[in-house]
Amino acid sequence: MNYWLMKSEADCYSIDDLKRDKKTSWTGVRNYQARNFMRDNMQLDDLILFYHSGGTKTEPTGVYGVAKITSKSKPDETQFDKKSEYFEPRATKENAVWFCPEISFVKKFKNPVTLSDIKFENSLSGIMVAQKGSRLSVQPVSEKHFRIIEEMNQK
DNA sequence: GCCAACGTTGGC
DNA sequence: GCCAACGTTGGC
Repeated sequence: MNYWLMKSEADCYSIDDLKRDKKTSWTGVRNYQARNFMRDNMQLDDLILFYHSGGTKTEPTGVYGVAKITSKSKPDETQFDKKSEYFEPRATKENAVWFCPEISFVKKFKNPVTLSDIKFENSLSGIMVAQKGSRLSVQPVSEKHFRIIEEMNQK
């Protein structure tokens, strides 16, 4: 069982969108490190901290809820679509380049755990998302850190 | 909107 | 394989 943090811009695809859709294929990630995590390390039922980047005054950057892996990674269909902004000319059906899991809504946090909350909490020191310049959109999270953030949303 | 940090591209 | 130039991410 692994734990993850996945970023999305709220006005692009938010936790509320996931709540409405119940599940979605996590398409469009075009970073090799993130791909390798999704393709090689994500297991069924792994839990995900759903993070909104690019926050605003009223909706600050931070963790807004929890999702889980409900299907292991498969080829990302958008790489085969010539009209998609995610089209990948090197990809063939036999040799896909990009992969994505299906994720499902678990819950929306009562109170979002903002990035500044995360940076302030000593027991979360070392967490990747709080590192300066950490742009990776799919990150591993330790079980301990996952539990701490989950508990912080109750307060 | 700004800009630092990072990843990718492509010439050599 | 190196590295400069470029494009993107994401916090502020």
